[in-house]
Amino acid sequence: MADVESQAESPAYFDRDGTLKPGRATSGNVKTSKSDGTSSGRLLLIPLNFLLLAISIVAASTIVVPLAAITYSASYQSVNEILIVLRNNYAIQVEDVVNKHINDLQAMFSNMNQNLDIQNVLKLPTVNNLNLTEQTRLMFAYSSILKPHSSIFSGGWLDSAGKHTLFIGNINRTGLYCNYYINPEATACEHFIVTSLNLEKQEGAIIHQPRYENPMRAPATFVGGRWDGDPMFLNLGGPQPSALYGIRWSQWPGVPLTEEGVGEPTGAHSITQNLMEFSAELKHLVTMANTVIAIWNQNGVIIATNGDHPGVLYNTGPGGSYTTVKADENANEYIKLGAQEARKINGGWDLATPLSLDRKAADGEKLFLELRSIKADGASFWTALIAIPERSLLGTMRESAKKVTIISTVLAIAMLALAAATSVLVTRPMRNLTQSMQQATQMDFSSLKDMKTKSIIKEVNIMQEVFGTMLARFASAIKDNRKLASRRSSVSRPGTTGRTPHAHTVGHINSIEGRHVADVKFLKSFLAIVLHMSPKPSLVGKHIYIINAKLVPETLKKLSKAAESKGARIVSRAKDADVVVTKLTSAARISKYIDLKSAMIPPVAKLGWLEQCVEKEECPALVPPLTVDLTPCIEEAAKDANYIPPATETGCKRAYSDTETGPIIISSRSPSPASPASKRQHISSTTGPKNWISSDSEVHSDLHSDELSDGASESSNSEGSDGDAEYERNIALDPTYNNVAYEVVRKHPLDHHNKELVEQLSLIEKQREIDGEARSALSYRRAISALISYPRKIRSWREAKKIKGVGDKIARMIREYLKTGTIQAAETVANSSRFLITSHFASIYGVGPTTARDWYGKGYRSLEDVLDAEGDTLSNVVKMGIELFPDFQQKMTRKDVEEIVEVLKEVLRGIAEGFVICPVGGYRRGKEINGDCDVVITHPEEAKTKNLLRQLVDALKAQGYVKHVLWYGEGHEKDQVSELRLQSGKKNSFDHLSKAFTGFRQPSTGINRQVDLIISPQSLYACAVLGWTGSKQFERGLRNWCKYGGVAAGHTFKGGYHFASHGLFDRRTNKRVHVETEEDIFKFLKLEWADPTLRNA
DNA sequence: GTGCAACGCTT
DNA sequence: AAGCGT
DNA sequence: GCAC
Ligand SMILES: Cc1cn([C@H]2C[C@H](O)[C@@H](COP(=O)(O)OP(=O)(O)OP(=O)(O)O)O2)c(=O)[nH]c1=O
Ligand SMILES: [Mg+2]
Repeated sequence: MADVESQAESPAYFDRDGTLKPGRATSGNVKTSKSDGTSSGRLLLIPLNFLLLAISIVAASTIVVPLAAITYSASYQSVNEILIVLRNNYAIQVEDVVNKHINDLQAMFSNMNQNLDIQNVLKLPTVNNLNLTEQTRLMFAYSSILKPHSSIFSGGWLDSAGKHTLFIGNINRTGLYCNYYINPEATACEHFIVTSLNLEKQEGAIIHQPRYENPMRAPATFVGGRWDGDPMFLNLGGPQPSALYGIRWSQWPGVPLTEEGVGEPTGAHSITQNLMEFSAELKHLVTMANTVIAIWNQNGVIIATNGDHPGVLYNTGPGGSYTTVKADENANEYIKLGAQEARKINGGWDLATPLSLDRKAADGEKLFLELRSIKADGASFWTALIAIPERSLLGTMRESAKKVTIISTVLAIAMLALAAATSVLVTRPMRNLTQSMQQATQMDFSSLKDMKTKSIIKEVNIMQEVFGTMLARFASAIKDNRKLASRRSSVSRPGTTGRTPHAHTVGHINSIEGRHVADVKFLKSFLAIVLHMSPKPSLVGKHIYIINAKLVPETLKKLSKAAESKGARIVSRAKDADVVVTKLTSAARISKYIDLKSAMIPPVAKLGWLEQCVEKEECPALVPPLTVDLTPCIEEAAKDANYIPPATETGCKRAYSDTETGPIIISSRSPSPASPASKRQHISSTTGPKNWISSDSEVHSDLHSDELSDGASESSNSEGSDGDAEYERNIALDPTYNNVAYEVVRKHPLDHHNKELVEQLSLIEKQREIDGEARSALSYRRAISALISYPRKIRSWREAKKIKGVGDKIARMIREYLKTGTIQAAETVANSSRFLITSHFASIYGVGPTTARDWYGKGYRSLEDVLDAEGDTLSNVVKMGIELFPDFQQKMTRKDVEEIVEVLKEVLRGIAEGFVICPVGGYRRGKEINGDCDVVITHPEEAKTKNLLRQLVDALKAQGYVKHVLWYGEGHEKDQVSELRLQSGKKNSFDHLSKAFTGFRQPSTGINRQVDLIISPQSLYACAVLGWTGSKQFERGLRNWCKYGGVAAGHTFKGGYHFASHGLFDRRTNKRVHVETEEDIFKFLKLEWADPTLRNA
């Protein structure tokens, strides 16, 4: 047999065309198999199938059945002992938990129970549109009832469907609050601040808005509070559950000011919270399935349970009521049974001794009940019940016994089936074979054609094969040497066809509410492919250029050696390298070692990348955080090469052109004379980067070298003492610099004089942002913007400190930068893996600082980690963000943006004629490298823009450009109701812009680009364009200017206005200021025209 | 001591 | 209510 | 973190 088998493994007995190869099948083999088959069958008369059946039966009875029996009985033997231990163990666990909470909670209940008559509060009227006096009066009415109850923690006006409703419990951001700044000694509220739906303070209401994002700032007399939104609620007691900060005092007349810890919940809220914690702990005790745990007090009122059965429910929302559940009345059936039995035995709620009972519940289930009494400090006591259904305890054993029985039966049957199958598959073909042989001995070869059906049992198959061959050879020898046609042997199996690599792309998309969301499994394989396409995973053959800056020669040598030992080649010029490796973190500094204008810029990796390559013999993918992003500098290089002033090509000059040219038309005309400033900028911008500086750049460099030679030579004479160094000198601000805080009155070109410094400070800004330190980030951003607009390189920290926006801390950093070329804090950030990974996470659409930090905190270090662990919990937006991440990561050139704008124009033409499309965002500001494509679209006829967003997005989807819609909002229509709302001073909720953020497939590259579509009615167009041209910091500055005013070019603007992308409003009257062009807005705000290219604050 | 832009969608 | 994105 |  063994011989036959090995022979069979060799390819085939037949040629490809099916002809028999004479002499390949050895006669010896044939003989062996033949004699095996015949002789053994004769001597042993036991049929093979009987033998197999017998084996099966023996196996079943000796192994499977005893195994089942032993398991079954053993499990029952120890039940009693286990049960006793278990019941006690449960009781002890529960007692521990109860003991932990009982005293605190009991104290709270005692305070709470003092005659709170919440029903009276609820009987007070619900009111609409009260004026301030009426509101105040009503609040005082409330106060008289609520006065004694510090436990109710808030109230206010709730906006429900546009109506004002008075409520208790702060669930919305609308209401009243009290200002205690006027008289910190007051024990009653003397001054209310009313914040109603229009978010504005009203007549008589006042002065300060106590808003504390940071509780540490709250003074001892702090009253009122807010979420991180607008100050809109009235607090009476404790802070709100999830806020970081809250109210310390009641503001009701007569309620004494008491000092409470900020952030510590009090009153009803604290009880609710504690009860929830308590219940959660019970829930987390490890118990048998369906075990019910309940705790009730000396009155039989349930305090907590381990399930969803309600305990004492303190509702702090509108209504502020609370409900109780009696253990023996309206509780869960098992609890009720336990409580009733306990009462019966003890004649009351007081439990004399621990109880262990077995009872049958109403549902027929037998229960093991454990009852324990837990004493609180003082007179009160609680009872703990643990009810274990017999089913959960013994049921599992019965279940497994049943399973064992079923499995043994199945096994036995399977064995019988196997015997039967063997009979069919082995014995029958063998019998047939024998028959054929017998025929053959009679020179009857007719059975040859019946041998097409081959056995699937290998050995049998081979026998058939060999026998067939033998018969065939005999037949052919006997007949006229004619070649026999035969089919290919089944020994050579058809090759398995490879799976289509992209098979998974079919059907991975689910459509959810019209959006497309990839499933997690798809995302994983997708990312594996897209993110790890590194062509050379090892160092072998890689050309590496190591920038020597910041590396001591030894380290440099060591690195080079290590890399070379792994097969890399160290090259001496960056342009010969596949990868550049550097310790530098600043793109500006790196760019001095690399020709950014060359067509192929090698990726720049950090040392960590090389170290990993060497260590693991395998290089990690060249993606952040292991790489340095050079885009800012590439942008600059591209700009130097062929700078075209953007405004002449954007086709949206109307937004700032003169007013007398009538309706908006897409046009390629140059800007009208009414905006001379912009024209001047365009011209000068072609002459060089310093275009907007009134005193020419050469003057600066003269100044610069003058002071350098003075200061520097002096300092070097005195052996370079810090005191004489230039960076210590008290240098006056550049006289042409407009040293103001408002970005809107300064000029912020893309090309400026402090790029290296700005780059480093930007790192810190970003780090602050990711760490959730928004205000700190803002300060860095303001300093950065000021430095961008500063008309020459900063030379000393004292000079820098004079700039508004640069304070002590940043000045110190600038000093360090001037002295050493780097800022340690920035270096640390740039090399911190926490920062690199969290910012990597946060670069995904839908993932912000909180989520990024959260993921990092959970130990995830890569997107793969996240998908593995959080795949199922990711929101649809984040899933889309991850799917689009490889595309969105890639920046766009101006050409890319223009290509998309052309497509949009074409699609718009398909909807109607006359649409105006203005590319805004960074593109309009002249950026060479853009993260996305922002466009504002309008039409001279307002009606045409009404349903445009729907039409446009549908058209883009239909034409295959858009698959993912990340954000969709139609805003509101400009209708009568809205006009009324405006008049009545309510929040003006009409004529917002409608917008959609989409993933847009760029035809030429196939890359999905983020395209933000903003649809604006013609009347809002100027504001929309101004609001969407940015930069972000410019927009914030603009809004501040509108709000607070300032002085620009000798003109004073008083402020009191409100700017948003849908309009400019008078803060006092809420009336819209009608503007037709961007220039109108600047003029109205008494600002000089700011060309878009100078808005890169 | 207090403000820091303002808005709206998704979860 | 919080998080996020513009 | 800075300015008013
Ligand atoms: C991010 C952001 C943008 N905007 C406005 C101004 C922005 O220029 C405009 C578009 O936003 P973005 O597209 O985020 O920014 P950008 O176009 O200036 O830069 P890039 O796309 O190259 O990264 O929206 C705000 O008003 N506030 C913001 O927080
Ligand atoms: Mg943009």
